[in-house]
Amino acid sequence: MQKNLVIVESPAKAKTIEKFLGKDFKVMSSYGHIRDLKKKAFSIDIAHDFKPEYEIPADKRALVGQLKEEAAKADTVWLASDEDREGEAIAWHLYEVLKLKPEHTKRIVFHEITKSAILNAIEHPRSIDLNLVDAQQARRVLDRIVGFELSPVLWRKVKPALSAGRVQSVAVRLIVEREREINAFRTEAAYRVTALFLASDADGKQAELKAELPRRFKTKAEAQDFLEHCRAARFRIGDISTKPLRKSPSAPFTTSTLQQEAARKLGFTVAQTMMVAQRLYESGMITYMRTDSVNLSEFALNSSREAITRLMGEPYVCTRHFATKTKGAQEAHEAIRPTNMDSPKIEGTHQEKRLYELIWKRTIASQMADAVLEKTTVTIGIDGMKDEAFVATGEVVKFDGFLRVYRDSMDDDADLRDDETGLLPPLKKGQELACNEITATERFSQHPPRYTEASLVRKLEELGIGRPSTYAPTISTIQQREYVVKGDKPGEERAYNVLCLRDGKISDSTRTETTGAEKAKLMPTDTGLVVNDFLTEYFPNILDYNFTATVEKQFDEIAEGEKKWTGVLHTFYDHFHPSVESTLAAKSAHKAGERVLGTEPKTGKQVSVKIGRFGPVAQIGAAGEDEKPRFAQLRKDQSIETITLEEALDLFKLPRTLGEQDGQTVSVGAGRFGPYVHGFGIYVTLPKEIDPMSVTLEQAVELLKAKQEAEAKRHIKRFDEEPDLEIMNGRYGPYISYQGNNYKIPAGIEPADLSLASCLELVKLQEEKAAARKKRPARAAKAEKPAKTAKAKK
DNA sequence: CAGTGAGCGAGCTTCCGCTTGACTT
Repeated sequence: MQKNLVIVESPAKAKTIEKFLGKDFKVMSSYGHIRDLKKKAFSIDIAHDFKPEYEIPADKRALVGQLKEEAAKADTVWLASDEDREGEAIAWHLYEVLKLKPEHTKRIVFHEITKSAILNAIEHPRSIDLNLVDAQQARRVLDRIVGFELSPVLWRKVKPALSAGRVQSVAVRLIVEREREINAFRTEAAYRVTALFLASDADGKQAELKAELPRRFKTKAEAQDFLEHCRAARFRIGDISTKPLRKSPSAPFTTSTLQQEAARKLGFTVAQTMMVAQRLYESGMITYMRTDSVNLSEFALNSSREAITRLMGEPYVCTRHFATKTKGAQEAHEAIRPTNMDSPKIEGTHQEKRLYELIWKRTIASQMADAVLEKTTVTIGIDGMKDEAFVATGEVVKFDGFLRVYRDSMDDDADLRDDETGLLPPLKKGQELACNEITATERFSQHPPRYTEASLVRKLEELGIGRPSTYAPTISTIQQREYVVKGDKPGEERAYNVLCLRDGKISDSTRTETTGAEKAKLMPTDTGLVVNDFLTEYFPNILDYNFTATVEKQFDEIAEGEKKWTGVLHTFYDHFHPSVESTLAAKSAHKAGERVLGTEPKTGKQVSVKIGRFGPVAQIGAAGEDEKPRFAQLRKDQSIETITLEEALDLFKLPRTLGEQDGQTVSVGAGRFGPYVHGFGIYVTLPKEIDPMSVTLEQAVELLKAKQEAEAKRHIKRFDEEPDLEIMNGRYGPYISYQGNNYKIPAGIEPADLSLASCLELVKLQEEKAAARKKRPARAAKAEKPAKTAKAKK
């Protein structure tokens, strides 16, 4: 007979808690929500005060059955879901679905998973907060209304299977607007002046001193004039000032900051970070990884203090409490931290180790003393120029403090900085300096950076849009819908001018640099642009960056009992729904985003571009005319915003027949993967340097024959006894193909000489290796590689 | 990593937030 049943959200948490509570308590997990609006149906009865129609999803039925069974056996059921809006709703759904009795049900919450916190929670039970539950229902129902009313509008007006929502549509808007900002950006050039001086120290040794002119010159003439003046000038130390400078550590990790730092320091994608963190959480290494709180438990503070004292000494300790600044934070959990502060390192995969170390360092650093630096600023006067002076700065670390373990990484979008300065040589006021060289370099202003996954998460969090559990899924959704692609932008070559004064002569040279290259950045597709423009025009309220913040305020009022949730929804719906109706009713002549480019000279038919059933497409003629319109897909590098009439007409020149060879037709076309030639029953992608418009029959035949030959060589050997196995020749050399998988052949083995037995041996070997890598290598890693752990430190 | 290649007149598609599997890659 079970006395007590405790239900929490996460099974890992359940396991830990069960240990604290003894045998009178059984702890189970709800695995998040157990009930939701129906997946496929609207499920909201607007006419009856937005009554939601809930159902238990199929994959939760077995679990709910078990929970029911155990709840029936228990004297008391303790609903211990998280202390936030969603957690309260989970408790309420459990109460309803399990048909619990008020006198046998208690609602408890705890913020840290320690024995004392849990026992304390048991001592202070409360009842379910129905206002908070209503706030969640309002949130849920509003999101469903927005998503399920807006998406069908897009199906009608743009393209099927698209989607819109309170969070995803704003995420796309951010990326679209940034791209337009970049398109509108005009670079400006200015001359930056740096100088290299020589100062003699007490021993007569010469030391270099780098200095910069604070202002930049707008024109070359000004820069030249300045250098001309410097040619005859003498330089003297003006002011020397020394200022102390303190740096404080950042707060411990939340989901969003962990995603940002793991992207910058470890090169992880947002999804990757969450996957690795989940594994660390499940194996008990770190606390919960979906959190917006920067709070650390008393236990964590104490054990951090002990660890710092032991590893670095008392002076490095500084216990700090951090407060959450982000809008709408719900703080149901702690910050993300190691469960055991005594372990700077753990066993695990390479990725797990690296992420864990990052978390350990950030947590420890947050409890360490400020770094104390000393910044020296020296001005260097120029004879005969009152208004101009060079400035040299030097920074010396007096006490490293938290910098000993953790340095915040530079923002990827921060300008490249080369002001890395160390100690300045000893200098005296009035001291004259020899000038080695002065350089005026033409520099260009940079367009704002495109978003990375991580910087988009930061922006969304700043706007209070989305939650820790949805950042990664949102980013994947907007890419799946093809509103956004993640990709690289190659840099552009740019010439710049350098003037250099040296040995009394001014040289003038031109150099080139590659600039503006970006990696793994988010860029809008044509579909993204069209959908965004459409939504911002017809539903500006939903697409407003403040929409979420505004409705969140109302959800808070519901939670406080100041407003009824149905009232809030009425106000919203009465405004929103008519705009959906009128947008649908508006019989516009063409689809959203359609652009007419002109007419085809031959026929006089209209040429236009739009988002078609399969993406951006050019069209000649209009539907409803006698002749059916002709279509041609746009190339990857073209956009319906910028394509010209000529470029669009060019698209219709493919596919085109090149001629006949050996009685077979050879043609050139444009496919999903770029231009190709087709003949003899095979396809070959055209190499970049061959233009599909001017490719000749001879070139095409040559390519096709080469491919045929390679195809013939592809099969090296097969065995009658085992038809599934084959030795093949791929573009990376020979390999074994076996039951749909491929295995490499070690160097030095002649593939044609392999026997079936030795092939199967190779397959088995590589399968085992792969299996070992998959499992958590608790025992697999025998000898640690020593070279890898050494840190690169100055 | 191991090779792809069209269609543009009905089918169905979709939201945000909680939580992990059970499948192959």
